[in-house]
Amino acid sequence: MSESTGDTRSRIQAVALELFSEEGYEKTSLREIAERLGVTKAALYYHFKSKDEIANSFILDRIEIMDRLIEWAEAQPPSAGTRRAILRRYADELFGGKRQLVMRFFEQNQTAMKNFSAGKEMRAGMMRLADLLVRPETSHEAQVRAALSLFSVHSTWFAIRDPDVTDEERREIGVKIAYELLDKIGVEVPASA
Amino acid sequence: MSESTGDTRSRIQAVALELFSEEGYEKTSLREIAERLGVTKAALYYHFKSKDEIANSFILDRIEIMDRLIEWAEAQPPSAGTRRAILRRYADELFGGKRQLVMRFFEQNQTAMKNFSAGKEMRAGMMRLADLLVRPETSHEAQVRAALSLFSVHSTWFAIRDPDVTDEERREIGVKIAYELLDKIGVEVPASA
DNA sequence: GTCTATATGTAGATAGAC
DNA sequence: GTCTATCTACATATAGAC
Repeated sequence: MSESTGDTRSRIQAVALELFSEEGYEKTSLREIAERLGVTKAALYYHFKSKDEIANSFILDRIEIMDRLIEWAEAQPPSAGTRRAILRRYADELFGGKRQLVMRFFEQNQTAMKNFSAGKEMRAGMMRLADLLVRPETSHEAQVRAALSLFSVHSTWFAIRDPDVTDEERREIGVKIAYELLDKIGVEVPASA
Repeated sequence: MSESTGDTRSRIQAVALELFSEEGYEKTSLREIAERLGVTKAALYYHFKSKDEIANSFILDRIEIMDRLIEWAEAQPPSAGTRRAILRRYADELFGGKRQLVMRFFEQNQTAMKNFSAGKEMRAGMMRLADLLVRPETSHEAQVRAALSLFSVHSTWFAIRDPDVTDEERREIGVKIAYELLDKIGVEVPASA
């Protein structure tokens, strides 16, 4: 890191992330990114060797966090308490700060993710996490509840349209509802109404 | 409908829907669609005047169903029973039969939808439906629960990985969990744990 | 580290023969 | 209704000057 390049590189990432999220990865061109930054396309290629690499660069960071979380989760006993703890860490560590923008990008570009190495890894991580939230249960219902609990955290940034609600408030609401879903896993549910 | 063209048109729609869902709308080219059908690109242009129009053509059908549902929902009294009834119709009428593939396409191509007239209409419809599931409540929590209840129906096709589970079974599981979420709207929820 | 210029490919779309 | 041939535009990516 002896280059004074860190700034431009970061600015490219920031602009790319924003455009990729807004209008989709495929539809966003390098010309667009370069123009918004006030540089030429060629400049982008000095910092990243391809368009894919730009996307990968900010996903890799999230994968590292997620892998640590998975590793930790695997070492915990499968219990209601562990489920809550996993989800809490998921919400705090993957959605904390401005990094949540990466999760939104991931969420909104699911099909594009299939073509990235990093994207595939991320998808696999999400599935693994869902599995860890289900065990020791195995029912299909539990699988859906686990997936929905993760999505609960994601959903708050579009389901709550009021722009005055802060990211922290959203996270708390998402976690609360996720807990409700998780707490029904591994418990006999009485047939209702 | 005097042309014997209905068949080719339908085949184009079917193949396009499949490819759009698998690899994304932007990434799928007309060349790909034509090749898989064993025709040339020019043939596609006889049946549709643009790529957009192909996507619009199968979304329009879902919009009609959704608009009828919204219209009906607006005429009902806002109650727990109405919420369940709306969701049940959502699951049955929009996801019934092979038409659920269109909903999956919609789901997986959210960013692309922003550029379609039909896509925007569909998104607006989903939001309107979420609003109808919330009233007369207004809390942010209720908004998230409503959005999640709709997504519960969607989620069953990827959260349940066992391929032997039928579409009908998935729908029932999705609806069951959606009901649980909806039943907490408009009810005092005690602070738990 | 960023530029100009350009290579190369492929996309969506159209004209007009059959 | 489907074809061949082609247009136009823009994409990713590279070479080499500054």
